[in-house]
Amino acid sequence: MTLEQKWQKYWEETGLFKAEDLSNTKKYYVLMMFPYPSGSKLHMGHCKNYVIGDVIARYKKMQGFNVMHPMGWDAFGLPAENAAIKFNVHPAEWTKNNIAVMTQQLKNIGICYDWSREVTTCEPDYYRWTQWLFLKFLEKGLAYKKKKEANWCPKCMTVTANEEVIDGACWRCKTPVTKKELEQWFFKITDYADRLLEDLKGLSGWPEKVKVMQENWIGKSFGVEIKFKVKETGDELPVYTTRIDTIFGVTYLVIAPEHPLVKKLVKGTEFEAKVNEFAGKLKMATEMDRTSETSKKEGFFIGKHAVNPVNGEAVPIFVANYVLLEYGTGAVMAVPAHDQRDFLFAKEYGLPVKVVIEPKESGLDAKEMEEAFVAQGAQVNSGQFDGLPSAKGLPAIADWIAEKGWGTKTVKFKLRDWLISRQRYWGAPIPVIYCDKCGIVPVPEKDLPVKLPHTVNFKPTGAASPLAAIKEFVETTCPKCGGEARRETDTMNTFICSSWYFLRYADAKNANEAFSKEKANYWLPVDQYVGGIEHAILHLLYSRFFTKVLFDLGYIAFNEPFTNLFTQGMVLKDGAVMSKSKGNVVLADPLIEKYGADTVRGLILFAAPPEKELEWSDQGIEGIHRFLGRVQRFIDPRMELLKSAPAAIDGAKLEKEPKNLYVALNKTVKKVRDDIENSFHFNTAIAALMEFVNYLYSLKEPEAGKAKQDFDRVMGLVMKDILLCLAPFMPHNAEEYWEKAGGKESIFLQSFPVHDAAFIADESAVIVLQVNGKVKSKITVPAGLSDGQVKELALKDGKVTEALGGKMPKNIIVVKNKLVNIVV
RNA sequence: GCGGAAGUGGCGGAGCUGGCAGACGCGCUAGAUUCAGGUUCUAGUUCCUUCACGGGAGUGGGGGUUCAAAUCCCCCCUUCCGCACCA
Repeated sequence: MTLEQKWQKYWEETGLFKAEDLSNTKKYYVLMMFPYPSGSKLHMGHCKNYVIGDVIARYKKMQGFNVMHPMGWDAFGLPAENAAIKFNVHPAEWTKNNIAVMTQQLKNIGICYDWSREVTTCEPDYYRWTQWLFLKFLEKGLAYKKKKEANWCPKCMTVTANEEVIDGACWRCKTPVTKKELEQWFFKITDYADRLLEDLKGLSGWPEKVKVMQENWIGKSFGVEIKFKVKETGDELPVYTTRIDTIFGVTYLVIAPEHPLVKKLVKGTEFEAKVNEFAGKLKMATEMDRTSETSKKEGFFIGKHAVNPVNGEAVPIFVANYVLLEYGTGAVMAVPAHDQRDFLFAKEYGLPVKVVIEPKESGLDAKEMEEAFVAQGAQVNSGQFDGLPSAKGLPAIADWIAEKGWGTKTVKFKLRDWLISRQRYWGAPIPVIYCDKCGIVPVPEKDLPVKLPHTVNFKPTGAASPLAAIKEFVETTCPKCGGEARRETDTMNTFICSSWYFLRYADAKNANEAFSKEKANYWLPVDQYVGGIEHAILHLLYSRFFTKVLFDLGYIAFNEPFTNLFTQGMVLKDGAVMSKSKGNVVLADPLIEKYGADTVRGLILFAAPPEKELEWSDQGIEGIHRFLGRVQRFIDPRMELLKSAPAAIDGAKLEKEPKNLYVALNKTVKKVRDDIENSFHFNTAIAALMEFVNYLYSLKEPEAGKAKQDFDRVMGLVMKDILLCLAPFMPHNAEEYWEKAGGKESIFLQSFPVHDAAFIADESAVIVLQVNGKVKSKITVPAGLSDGQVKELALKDGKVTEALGGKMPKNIIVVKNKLVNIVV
């Protein structure tokens, strides 16, 4: 058994890292985003994530916190199904094997999880509660079913949520998504749009970047919804605008081709066929083609006009590809003079441009414009509002329109409801039943979980979930009337499973409820969450949404799940994120075998600050390995000193050399603590320890007398503190030395060292002497000398007088304990 | 286009509220140890120049503030990330 296995076994057997529920000790909940058990062997990208969390957990443990550091598996999802189809194993089997492999790997690198809280989202004892949560959402009107054109990934053969579409492609498989109209379940996340946005302000422990991304995604805008009337038919046609100050500049209207009113307006006219063809074409186009700014604006007149309520003007109505049905009212007022998109469209189709805002300094000639004027300016051609600055015109016109009853001030969000149905097998079944008599009937709570049948035929068919083909699953009785009924056959989006797992850890084995309120309120919110930036919107937004809903329902007493968020930089290899599919992974096992887990951990931590992307190279690994060797070779011959290390030392009573050593120790301890606490900059913390060890090697020990005695005592403390400082980073070696030195219990039950604040300053200071800002000399003086004294010494310095060459100083600047600059 | 972050030796990276640029590590050079390789140890290692002492330049580029700028201000360049027809 290796040294590492010995301690890994020890940690497991003694339950050292088991978190204690409802303890009086102050809790600290540190959490990594749980992984998908893909079965790939642990590579450096994974390692980095888990090691960061492990260092934090161990450090907090040594500070006496009741630390919870759990691990689990985001185990539902497509890759299991795809792999299963490919290798002809059941997804459950495949997933289970992968979990076993990954668990062992995490243990190999020495991560200190409380495995008793392990959760696996594909197990019935977990997804039972995922289904229960769905029912709660349904009860509260936060889950609803609707027929809608949804994003469809042709490769995954399922619909996806807006959040899962990145650059018009499926976030998982990168296939461009298309549209498909289906009956789908949605969660009403839009009800929480305002709170999700507002509460971002309180998340001071989150990176600004993530907050900005969520803010953009939620996309709140203030504007006016104003009703135009179709001249020929009298139909109302509301449009939404954030630039009501440009209302007098409207020269045409644009409607999304799929807009229901369009059908009515063109029915039986020469335009009907053309509109249908156009709408059909757009439906086939990918999201990317449709929404890219660079794609050409296309559209045409549909033979009807709209009347602008503010001036009674009738303007032509167009359909065009650049207007989206889903946003606002699906129709816009076009102001080519002041909106670039409208401008391009107007130029393309020869539509009039009417200026209603002019720049302050100069006029604006519609005929000469080459682009829209979108900045603020002064109102012109705007009736009674002429002459107002547009910043004042906007609210004034909005009020006027509201007063007249032509429209209302409105707030809109880009955020849409969360589409949660998936037409795939490997997910939590949506717990509802369809009855011809009673309609949609929720599965009663007592009947949960709705178990996923163990089929072997889970190939997607495209139209419906594989579950639809399983008669025994589909056919059931209505819980209300007892008549024949059918089960819902779609499964839930896996992001639902991961939107509450952090709560389950607080009470992972609870068979009666999702979690006890008491335990959840004890452990949460998570004190430190660590994960990749790729979830800035998806998982992190959904989890915040769930937390707010559960807060509203009274199940928890907090409404944000993660107090502090740390987004670690990814590990790259050859410029790309390390991943199995790209074939650029560097596996942990061979490196662990060759150098040991502590060295691999050390390298990951030392190579770069953790938030930074790390281009992998194992160049530096020798350095860490050597460092561990140097520590060992320093401690081994001095083991007796370590064994008799004092608990504390009175610095005031020390002789000179031991005192210097004591000061150096305190400085190092302070640096290590500061680096860990302020910024998780483990790289500089380790560097400080290396520097200190180098310094120890360079020391000349006093030969005899009190100085020698003092020195030995300080050295004992030095070695003890080095081990304690090293423990979170290189836990196996730290434990081993600790034991050798007579430690009766784990080093992680010791307190992390605290520096003696009275002895962090050197007794002497090296003063840099500059002449005209150039370094000329250095002198060592007792610390705390007055400016005058230092000045005097500086002027006496040989190299300084030489540089001065007899010239009189014009000005002398003294920076205490640091520098003197003589200006001539 | 908008928003954000960044740009420092051959490499990864340090530089706190302006105060010795290059901590720490890799790599490299020389020497010691060793039969040898490895290990370990010692010294050196930003660039140019000089036998050397020394001198000069230097933190993406250009300006500025200051006794003093990687750090503050202005302009520009590059890279990465996010948003992007949202009316």
